[in-house]
Amino acid sequence: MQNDHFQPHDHARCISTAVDAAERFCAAQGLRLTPVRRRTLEILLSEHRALGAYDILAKLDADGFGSQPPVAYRALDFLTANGFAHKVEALNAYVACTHPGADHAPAFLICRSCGVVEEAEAAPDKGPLARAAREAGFAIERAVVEAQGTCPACRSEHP
Amino acid sequence: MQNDHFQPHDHARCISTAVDAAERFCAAQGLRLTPVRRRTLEILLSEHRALGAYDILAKLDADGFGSQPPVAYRALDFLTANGFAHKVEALNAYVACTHPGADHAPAFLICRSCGVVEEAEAAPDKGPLARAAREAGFAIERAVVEAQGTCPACRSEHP
DNA sequence: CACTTAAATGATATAACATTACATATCAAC
DNA sequence: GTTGATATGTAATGTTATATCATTTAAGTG
Repeated sequence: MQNDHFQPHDHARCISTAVDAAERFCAAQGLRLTPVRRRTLEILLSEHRALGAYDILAKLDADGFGSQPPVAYRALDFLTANGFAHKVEALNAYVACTHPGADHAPAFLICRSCGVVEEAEAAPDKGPLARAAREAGFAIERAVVEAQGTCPACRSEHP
Repeated sequence: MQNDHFQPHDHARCISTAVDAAERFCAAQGLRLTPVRRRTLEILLSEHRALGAYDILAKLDADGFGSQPPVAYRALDFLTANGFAHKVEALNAYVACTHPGADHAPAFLICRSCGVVEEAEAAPDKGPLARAAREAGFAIERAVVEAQGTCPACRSEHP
């Protein structure tokens, strides 16, 4: 794992790194990181927890952007399509990607206690699922891999 | 994999096997497989595809059971709590379990083309995710593992 | 610069998924 | 048969997500 956001860390650096990476990627690809999109990314980056689309919408509204659902969903679509954020299916919520840019297969460790979502690499060609898929002749295009449990910080608090 | 529901198979046997297993398990555990619950299981078993709660509700209503959402959600809660069915998070929909009874960690292969959902074993202690969790000191309690792609039958039809 | 076109945003409405709360009915145990 | 626990019926509401159409903004072209 590149990082461990269950532990205290320099979070300002998480934000600036991710925003910088998104900016560079968009510049290189001719994508437009517009104000709503950029702000949505910053909102997601403000915590390592998954936020619901309507939580994000409320913040965007407070910041003077539109107040209707498509405002948030469009920004999230852009961010997820380009790998700057991911949807956590088990929570119907969204997290910023902390190593964006490249096309990658995310897996998540979701702490039930503090809500922190840590991103790991899914390695879609390895593991038991990949083996089952090969046996069945099934071609995997996308994998949702989300583990729920408790992080070390929460377990040491409530032992 | 115990089975391969992407291919033609004796589906009546799938149904009777699963219903029988549920009946035996409930008898052994003192659980009540009431008419709504049993019918909900049969509805789920009627296809190897994931059904939305409201699809199920419509069928229950047509069969003379209640017509309000809690009717379906309560039956689904019972079935999922006891391992007779699972929720597919990526689809917000439900599938019958084809090898119910024991507490197990399901993984799914979901065909985007025909909608068939095949259940495999997630093997939560193996694979890259388990390794990442161990490194981070994260204790996995539940894992959502859902691969989306195309099944062999669909690929041979649309090559 | 003016025009064109594509992309993005604003706004309304509605669809799809899920839960709370409370009343009634059923079942098993005593 | 009364009691208590479990299950069901029903109304209302909450939460998540999309379709549609009008308007605005940005980028490219003559």
